[in-house]
Amino acid sequence: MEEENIHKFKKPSVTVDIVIFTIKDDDLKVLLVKRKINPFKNKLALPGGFVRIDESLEAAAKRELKEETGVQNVYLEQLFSFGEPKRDPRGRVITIAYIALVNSENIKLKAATDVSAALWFSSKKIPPLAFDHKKILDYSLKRLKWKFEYTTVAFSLLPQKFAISQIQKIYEIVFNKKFDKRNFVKKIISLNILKEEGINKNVSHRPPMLYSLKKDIGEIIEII
Amino acid sequence: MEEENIHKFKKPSVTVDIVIFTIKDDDLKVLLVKRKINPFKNKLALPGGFVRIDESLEAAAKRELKEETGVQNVYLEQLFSFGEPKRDPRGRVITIAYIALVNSENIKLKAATDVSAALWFSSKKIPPLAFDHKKILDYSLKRLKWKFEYTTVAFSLLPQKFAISQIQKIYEIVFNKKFDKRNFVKKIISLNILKEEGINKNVSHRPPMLYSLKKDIGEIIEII
DNA sequence: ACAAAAGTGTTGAGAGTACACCCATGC
DNA sequence: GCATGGGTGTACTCTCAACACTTTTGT
Repeated sequence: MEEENIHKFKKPSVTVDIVIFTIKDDDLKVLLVKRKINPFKNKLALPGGFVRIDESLEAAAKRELKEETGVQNVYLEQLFSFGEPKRDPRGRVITIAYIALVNSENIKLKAATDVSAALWFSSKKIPPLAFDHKKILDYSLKRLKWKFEYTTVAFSLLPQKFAISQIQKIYEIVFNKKFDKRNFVKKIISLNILKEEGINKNVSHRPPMLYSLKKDIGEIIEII
Repeated sequence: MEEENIHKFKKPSVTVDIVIFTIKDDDLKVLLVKRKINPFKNKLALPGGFVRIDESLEAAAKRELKEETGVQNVYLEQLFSFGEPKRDPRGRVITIAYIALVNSENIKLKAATDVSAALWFSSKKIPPLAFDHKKILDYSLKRLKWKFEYTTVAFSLLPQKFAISQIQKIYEIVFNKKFDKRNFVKKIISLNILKEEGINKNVSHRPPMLYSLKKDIGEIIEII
């Protein structure tokens, strides 16, 4: 039987790049790596790498994420695919960008094989980046804000048990504005997505009620 | 200077697949093609094809769209990239899926070189599809509904000048429920996204006011 | 005059927003 | 007892949802 030959077309290279967000020092930060090799040697870039021929896109993203941060089982979402023919000077490289949200307490940054260092940068002061990574980062910030407004992804930046004030702080950082405490609590509680987990005693003020996120939350809820 | 060799990794093939939506016979329809060659010979599939080595992803999607429908300048949006290693029996093929919205009045379907026929199918009764195209289609329907709720993309299914009842009908078809005419009009008008274009005279009942969509609409607005 | 779709307002319920004080704990 | 964040209620506004009749045209 006749069969189409998939090898008659020249093939592009395919990479994944990951925008890894965390909250650290009351700021939304992004992980960037300094490239050790050309092109863009010594320039900053998003962590990423080539997709192996036998691994899925998500598996590639998870592998890179683990190589860079040591973490597994964090929030990971495909962002967008970027494929302008000239985006990489080495040749045709299509990249599938991902967003990851990690709790910075769990992270041990370690340099991967093709980078000399990985460091957190404030999302408000992004230095010049290699390739089209500025465009990817800009888009990821838009998507992140959108996701924060309409879903519960923000909770993946927190430990499993948390106080409501911790969530509020994250929203204030990401949206760069203050929310009224009474209204915020009212809204979050009314969504019925939290489970009480008892009272945290290790604080030098009135101890807050801790909550965890219920398991069976639907995908899209209006948070803000 | 040392330079990373992008060719040391085996390269996957990369395709684009397009979910082309239209409204026709008071129904949301999707364009499917019957495959002429293996694998999945004679099975239905989404229109698509290989990305050329020197064209962008969007250019590839536009090219395929034009090959299948003859239309250009329609709403086109990247949906998601699918890259499970075994999704194509011929080898490793990553596909970037797109959504297109076309006004069916403008369409002349024509069979492209690798398909024997392209036909509209009701989005409610999708036959078995080749590859993982069912998954792609399911996801595209989710995205479509979301986009209809929060953006003005639905207007790209209409001619440039339209009556409000035409928009309402589209929303009723896509969400499969009736909306109250008074509330619908009130909502759309209050969004301040329409421009009056005079009255349509060629109808055998009270002629409706025609509108066009204002040019400078922001991206996300709550419609429903 | 009849058929067909266009156009149009009011009311009640619920959600969002603005706003300030007392409480529990560690030191 | 003081510093620190935790916890809580009310009133107003605005948006959403429910609901039916008259108007304009072609035939």
